[in-house]
Amino acid sequence: MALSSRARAFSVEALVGRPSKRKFQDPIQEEQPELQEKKGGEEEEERRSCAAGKSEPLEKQLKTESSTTASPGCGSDSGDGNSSESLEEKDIQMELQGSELWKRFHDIGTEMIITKAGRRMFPSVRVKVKGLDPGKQYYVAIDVVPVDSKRYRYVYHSSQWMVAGNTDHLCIIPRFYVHPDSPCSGETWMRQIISFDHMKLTNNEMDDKGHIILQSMHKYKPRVHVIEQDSSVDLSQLQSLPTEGVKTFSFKETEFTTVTAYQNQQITKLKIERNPFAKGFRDTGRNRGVLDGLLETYPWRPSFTLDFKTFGADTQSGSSGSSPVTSSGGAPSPLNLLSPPCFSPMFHLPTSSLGMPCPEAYLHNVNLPLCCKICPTNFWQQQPLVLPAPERLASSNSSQSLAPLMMEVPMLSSLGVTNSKSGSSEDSGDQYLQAPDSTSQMLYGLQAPGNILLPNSITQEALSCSFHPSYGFYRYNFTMPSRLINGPNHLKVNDDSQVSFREGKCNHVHWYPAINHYL
Amino acid sequence: MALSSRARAFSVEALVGRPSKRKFQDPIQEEQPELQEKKGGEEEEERRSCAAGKSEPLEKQLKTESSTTASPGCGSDSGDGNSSESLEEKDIQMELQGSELWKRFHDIGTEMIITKAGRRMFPSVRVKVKGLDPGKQYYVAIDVVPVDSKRYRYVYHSSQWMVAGNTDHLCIIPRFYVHPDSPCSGETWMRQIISFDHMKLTNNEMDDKGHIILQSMHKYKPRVHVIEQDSSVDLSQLQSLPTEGVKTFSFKETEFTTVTAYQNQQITKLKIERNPFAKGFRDTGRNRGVLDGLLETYPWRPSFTLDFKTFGADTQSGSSGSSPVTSSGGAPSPLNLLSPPCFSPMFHLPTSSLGMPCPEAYLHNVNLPLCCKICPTNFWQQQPLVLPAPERLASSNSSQSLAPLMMEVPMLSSLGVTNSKSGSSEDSGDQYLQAPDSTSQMLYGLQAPGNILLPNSITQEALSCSFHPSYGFYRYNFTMPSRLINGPNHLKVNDDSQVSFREGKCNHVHWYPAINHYL
DNA sequence: ACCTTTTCACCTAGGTGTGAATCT
DNA sequence: AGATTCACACCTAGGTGAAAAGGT
Repeated sequence: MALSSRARAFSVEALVGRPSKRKFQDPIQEEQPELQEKKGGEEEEERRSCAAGKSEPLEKQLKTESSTTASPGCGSDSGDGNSSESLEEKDIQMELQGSELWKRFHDIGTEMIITKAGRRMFPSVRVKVKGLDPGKQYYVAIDVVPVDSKRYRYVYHSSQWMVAGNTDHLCIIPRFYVHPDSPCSGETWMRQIISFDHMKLTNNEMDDKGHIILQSMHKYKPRVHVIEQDSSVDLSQLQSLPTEGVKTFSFKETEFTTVTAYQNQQITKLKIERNPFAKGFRDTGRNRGVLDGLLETYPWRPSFTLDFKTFGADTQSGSSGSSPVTSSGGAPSPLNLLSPPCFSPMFHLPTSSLGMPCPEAYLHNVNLPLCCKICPTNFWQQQPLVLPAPERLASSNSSQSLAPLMMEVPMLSSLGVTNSKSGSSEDSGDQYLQAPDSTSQMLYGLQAPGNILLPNSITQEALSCSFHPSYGFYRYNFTMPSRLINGPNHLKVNDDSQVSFREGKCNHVHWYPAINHYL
Repeated sequence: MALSSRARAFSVEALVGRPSKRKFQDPIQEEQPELQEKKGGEEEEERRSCAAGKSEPLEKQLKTESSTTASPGCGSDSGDGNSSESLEEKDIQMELQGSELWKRFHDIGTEMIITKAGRRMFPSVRVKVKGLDPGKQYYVAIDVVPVDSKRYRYVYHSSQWMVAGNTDHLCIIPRFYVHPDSPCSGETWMRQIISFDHMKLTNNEMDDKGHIILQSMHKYKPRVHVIEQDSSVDLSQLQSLPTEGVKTFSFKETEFTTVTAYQNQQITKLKIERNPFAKGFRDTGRNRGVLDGLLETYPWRPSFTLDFKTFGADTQSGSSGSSPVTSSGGAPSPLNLLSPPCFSPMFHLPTSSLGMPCPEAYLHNVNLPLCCKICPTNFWQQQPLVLPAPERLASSNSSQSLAPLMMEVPMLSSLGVTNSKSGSSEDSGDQYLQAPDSTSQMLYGLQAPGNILLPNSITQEALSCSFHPSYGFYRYNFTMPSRLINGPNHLKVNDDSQVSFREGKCNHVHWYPAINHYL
């Protein structure tokens, strides 16, 4: 394997001489290595029940606990009149898949390359979720939030990441990547591994492809959100517009540092070893270099013959069969995140309303403040950070570029900021945007409609960010047909019974309202 | 190029000696060659205004014509209270893209390979649509319907397709392929080429991947449907549940014969010449065979140097820049389709409710007859043709297989068949399922809700098909990010203004109802 | 005979890290 | 000097028709 010259020049001795942070006695114990040693308190929070909502407002909490009708596996009884149950929530649990691989990276110090064109994550975030209402509709989305406000640099001779100063986080619209299966029933979500393979990270602040925009040399952490979409359950009572909830999960081992080129060659080596797309750089016997044996001798890898299976085979695709649930249980919002200035949310919706200078229909949907409803077009056009250029929108061609369903709509922060109906961004919104600077898992419920995924604590500094950018919800549609539908079907009819079956008729459809790609 | 031995053995002389059905004077005239010569009456219908709805019920027709607020380009004014406009319709027009290429194939006699695993179409169906309400939400879907009830065989010595008897159409659930961008605003639909590249055809009656199931050696024709989804426009009035419409378009030149191996080597050659994935079989100078010059001398190809540009470059991706709109105007339902027994519709929805033995919520949505609402679980379980096996469903793993959003729900024919609330499939539904055997573009409107995409005329014989299978609506999610979102955004904030931005908060979301993947 | 299935070489399309070049 | 970009070789993943094999 050929490591980068830089890495080779600076990191060899450190690599060899660096004492291992941890050692595994056997694969069993390895399953939650960092939980055993590192940052006990914080890890403890992550390890215990990952049910979200335990710090939610009492009202919601009670509803969550009182829900008994929607246990996984009984998905056939969500019928009439259960819109009154739409507020119910259960203890949603999330388990990280491939956590062993994640932990291997984490122990080294995970690095994720970000490029202008967008780079996938490896490993990618894959989770399993439990405790959803099988009959309820949910969105599942992911975002990537800063772990702190520090800029880092990698010190080669010590193979360590050092703080290189405070960061000046860009006033970029943080974006969400909405899982392409969204919205989907709880039953379906729970039945499958929810994978974010196709999400891409970029350092291009001008990115127009919906990738997650990050800054290089910073530490980030992915968060997975499970968002209810109640009204779809009983569409005959849509006028009730029930308040719904969001559960957020994150996993310590998925923390990573963004880079434009790998700094730690151990990371490079592990990526090459595990990422199928980097197979071309693997040692095939012919081009083994002097450093090739380093990873094998590194202590986080047990000396088993079946190591790879333990870690999910060659790829990360294994659903961590050897991993107990506790090893990667997600903790709702356990992160300590400093709020970078202007890290405020923006809401991207599917293409549906893209190109509409003011999709007022959606403004309605999110219950925008009056100022927005009155002058919706201006509202958008005044937000260069949010509004895509019409030309660019026009160039969106799904047939050529496989454009996804995306669109954007002001949500959260825009709503909060302008919620006073004054249109001013300075004199309002604090009640939603400003939260106590605490590490508790408390979730503050917003009784007022129209507030979505209000992220963490955001101060006046954040609010002063012009245009109060909101979270960018992107919806990628990469999924392919699943194995469903259509059991055995060999019935044939004698063609003597021919019937007229002419085209040319167009029938009216009665479309019942449901939930759109509003995430 | 190496043609199949069979084709070589049987078709050479026919290929060379066959008189061209048509000759082009120049590329300009070539743009609608078959419209000039072939089947004048039927083609004429296709060429004239492809506005759908002109034969619709008066009520709907009037509404269509009275709509003036939603002209393409003004997409920002669909706001409050426009649910009353949701019934409005305009003259929707559809234009086939790449029609020149389609016509080249059509002149030869288009063949489409179908395989067990599923095969893409080449050319694929790509359309442009006009006349939509920019602010309205639409689904766009495609299905493939039989042209007749005949089985064909290819006679090599005459290079012709001959009727080989009447067909015994399988009692297979006809399926729809819903464009992955669905639902989407009319403005967005109109701005882009709507492509169905990823749709696949299969001859596997047991297909569980959502592909379009066809029978080999039969003639089919794709149809593109534009389906309104009104209630999304004004979600504050969802209780109104307005009736909505479907516009169906088809293009004569997209007719094709299904094969498991190409019969006519001219087709083979043209496919190789134009399909990028078959580039490996193109003549690179080294392996030119004796037949390689045949296509070049064939008359549908003008002897221009820029021929390929005329036909949309090497691939079919060109949006027929040289093609006038009239050349491929879609005619709503101009086909003469005999109804194969059991060719009745089934409705597949996104994965959302898959695995729910009875997604009663959706039964509600489609306003199923009482018998279904009362015993929904049995309703599904009694339909082996429709209900996917739970095991298969469970194996659906979007992270591994990139499973799409799919689910199924009884719609159209199921509704029609059981619409008498008696549960009997014999004594009802004719008013919806039986249509005059005519080639007119008449669209019959269904005042009763819950009838979607009622296909063509279906007689009692069709209704007698057990389980009254319904159309299979599949939703593939292949799309990628389009170029949108996020204008210049370089605002930075002094990091002195650090604020707490901790994770651990979970905010409540007020989800307003919208439209789901109900197609 | 005729049709279908399977395997294969050869493509497209795009995800890897490399290493040189470039930027700041 | 550190960070970023770019062209590149080398992969994965999957869409082609050819040709042989299999089925009826």
